[in-house]
Amino acid sequence: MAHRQAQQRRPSIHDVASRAGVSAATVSKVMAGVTTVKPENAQRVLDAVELLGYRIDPLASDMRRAKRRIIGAIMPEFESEFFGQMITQLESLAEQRGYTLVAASSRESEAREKEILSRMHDWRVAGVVLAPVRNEHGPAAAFMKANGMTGVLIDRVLSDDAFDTVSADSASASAEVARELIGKGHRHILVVGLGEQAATMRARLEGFRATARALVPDVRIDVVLAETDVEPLRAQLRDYFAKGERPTAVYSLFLKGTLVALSEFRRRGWHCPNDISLVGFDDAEWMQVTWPAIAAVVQPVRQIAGHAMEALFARIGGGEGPPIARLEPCKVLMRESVGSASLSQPKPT
Amino acid sequence: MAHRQAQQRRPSIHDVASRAGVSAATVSKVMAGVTTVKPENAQRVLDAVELLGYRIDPLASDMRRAKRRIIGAIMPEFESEFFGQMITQLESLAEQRGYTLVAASSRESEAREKEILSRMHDWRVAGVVLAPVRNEHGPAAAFMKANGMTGVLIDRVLSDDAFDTVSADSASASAEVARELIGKGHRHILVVGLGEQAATMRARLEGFRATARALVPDVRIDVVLAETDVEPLRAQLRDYFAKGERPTAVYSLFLKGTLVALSEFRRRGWHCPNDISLVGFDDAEWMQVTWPAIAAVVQPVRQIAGHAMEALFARIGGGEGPPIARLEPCKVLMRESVGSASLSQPKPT
DNA sequence: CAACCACGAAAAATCGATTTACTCACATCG
DNA sequence: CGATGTGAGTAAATCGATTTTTCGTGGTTG
Repeated sequence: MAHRQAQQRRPSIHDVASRAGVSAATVSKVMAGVTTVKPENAQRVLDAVELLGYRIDPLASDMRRAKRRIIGAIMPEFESEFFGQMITQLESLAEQRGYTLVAASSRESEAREKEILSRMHDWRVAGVVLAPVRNEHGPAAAFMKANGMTGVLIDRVLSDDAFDTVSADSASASAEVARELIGKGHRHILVVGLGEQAATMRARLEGFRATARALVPDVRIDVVLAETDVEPLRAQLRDYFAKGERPTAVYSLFLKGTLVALSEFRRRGWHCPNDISLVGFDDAEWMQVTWPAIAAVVQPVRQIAGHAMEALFARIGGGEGPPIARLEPCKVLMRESVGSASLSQPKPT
Repeated sequence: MAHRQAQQRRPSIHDVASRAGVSAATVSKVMAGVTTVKPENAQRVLDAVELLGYRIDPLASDMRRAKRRIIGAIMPEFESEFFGQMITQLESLAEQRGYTLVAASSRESEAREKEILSRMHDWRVAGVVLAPVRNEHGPAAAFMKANGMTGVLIDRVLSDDAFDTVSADSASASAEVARELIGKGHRHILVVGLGEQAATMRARLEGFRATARALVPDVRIDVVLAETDVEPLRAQLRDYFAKGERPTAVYSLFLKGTLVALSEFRRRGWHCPNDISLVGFDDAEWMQVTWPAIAAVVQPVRQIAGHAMEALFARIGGGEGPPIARLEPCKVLMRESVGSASLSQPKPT
C-alpha cells in the first residue's frame, strides 16, 4: 500500500509517467484500459500508480469532454422520506455508472429551481433529474429545453413533449383508494390537496372521483384545495369543518395534507377511524407505529428512480425518439385509520 | 437579454475576449472584479458577456486552484428529517459563499464512508462536513487526517484532536428529560439506544442517569442497547417486556428507537401516557399531530449546520489553533406522551 | 534629455487530464 | 528491393479558465 504523507501535493499523471519511464499519454491509456500498450509498460505504469497512490482527478479528466460525468438532481425538498429515499437511490445509481450526483433543493420555489439549473448548466452536467415544484410546464423545464440540456422529469409530472417523465400512477392508486372507501360504505368524502401541482393533483383527484362515482353515482365528494402553501390549507380545512360539514372519510392527496388533516382532527378531538377515516397519498415510516396506523398510498421510489436514471442515461448515450411518459404502480396500504362508514357517529361540532 | 439558441456550444472566455477586442486575461480580471482595467474596456467586456450570455465554467475555473470551491457533505442517511434539514441548511450555507455542495449518503456503512471520502479527495474538495456513522474515531476521520483534508465532524461526535466538532448537547438535554420524568413521579424508567455510536449514546445515557440519580438515588433505570442495527433492538425490547418488566416511562436515545418503542407498545396494546410514558431524542413533524403527541428532544439543526460551516470555512481560510468542540443546546418538548407515573396501571402482560 | 516609474493590457505558463497527429521500428507483400 | 502496413509510443494540442511575466506607452523627475 502506498505510504503517503499528509499535506503533500497529490501525484499527477506526469508524476506517474516519469516514475514509470513512459509518457503521460501512455499512462492515460493504461488507466482507460486501452489494449495497445505493451504488457511490460502497462505493468510499470500500474506499479507506479500503486507506489504513488495515484488517482485520476475527475475535474481535469472531465475538462476535455463536452459533457461531464456529473448528474444533477433537483428536488423540491429533502425533508420528507420520499425525496430522501429518492436522492439516496439516484446517488447510488449515478455512482454505479461512474457519475457523481450533485443534489440540490429548490425549496419549493420555481425561481430557485431555475437558478440551480443555471448553475448545473454552468457545470456542463451530462444530465438532470428534475422533480419540479409545480409541474412539467414551469420555467425550469423551459430553461432546459432552451439550452438543449438532457434531462428527465419526475414525480409532479404526467408527460412532456421534450423530456421523458417518470411518476407514480396517481390515478390508478386513487381509484383503488376510492374502491376501498366506497366498499367500506363511505358516501361523503372530503379530498384535500394542493392546487399548485395542477396535473398530478388533478390525476389523483379525478382518478378518485371517477371511480367513486362509477360505483356510487350520488356519492358526495367535497374538495378543499389550497393554492400554494400548506398553512392556507390548514385554515381552509378549519373553515370547512366549522361550517358543520361531517364527511365520514378524508383522502389527502399529499403528505403534508395528511399531517394537516390529522392535526385538525386532534383539534376537534376526533379519533380515527371511529369519528372519521383517513387515507393519505404518500407513506411514511411513522404511519405504521402510531395509534391508529395511518392508511397510505406507497409510491414506488426505487422504480421511479431506477427508470428515471435508465431513461436519462439512454438519452445521454444518444438515444433518440419521442419522449416516454412512464407511470409506476403504487401500493395502497389500508391500515387502521380507515374503518367502515357506520362507525362514524355524528358528533356535536 | 441574450438571444441564444439551443444545441450551440457555450461561449468561452476567449469568445468574450475576441468579441470585446481584448485578451482573455482582461476578461478574467473583469469577471473577478479587479480594478486595474480601463473602464471603457471593462464596459466592452461586460457588453460582450451580456451579448453572448457568457458564464464562467466553474470546472475550468477551479482547475488552477489547489482547493476547489466544492464542499463535500457525508451523512449516514437522507431519509430522516434531521439529516434532510441538515443537508438543506448546509447546501444553502455553501451556496452563500459561492461553493457547490456535493452530498453523499454513507448509508450507515463505515466502508462506504471511506469510499465516498476518497472520491471527494479526488475532487480536491476544499472541505468536508462529515457526520460519521459511528463516531469520531472511525476510519473516515483517520483517512481525512492522513490525507491532510480539512473538515468538520458533526452529530455523532463529542470532540476530536484533529477536527472541529459540532453536535447537540445531548447530556444537558437528557438531564432535562430526567428532571421532567422524575418530576412526574417516574421511578422505573427504561432507556433504549444504539451501542454502536458509543460516545453520543453514552453522553445521552449518562446525562440522563446522573441527573435522575442525583434527584432520586434509588430510581431504577434499565437500559436496552442494541449494537449496530435496529431490528435486534426490536427483539431485545420485546424480550425485555416479555420478562414482565413494567417501567412507567421509556426514554429513547434516537429516532428509530422511538419508532420501535411505539410499535412495541402497539403490539402489547399499551397507550401513552396512560399505560406508559414516552420521550424520544429527535423530533419529527408527525410527532405533534398523532394522538398522543410524542414528547421529543429537538436538535438545533440550523445552529449545528451554521456553526459547522463557520468552523469549516475558518479552517479553509487558514484558521489555526486547536480544534474546537461545540455543543449546541437542544429544546425539550414535553407533549402528551408523557404523563405522571401514577397513571401507569400495571396491566397483565 | 535620459532614466525611471506606473499603468494597462497582452502573451505565455499553468492546472491535469485526454486525444490527435506524428514518428519509428519492424514485418509483410507485390 | 521498394512500398505499404501495423503496433507501440510520444510530442503537442486541447479543454477553459487563472496567474505570472513581459511589454509598450506616457508621464515624472533629476
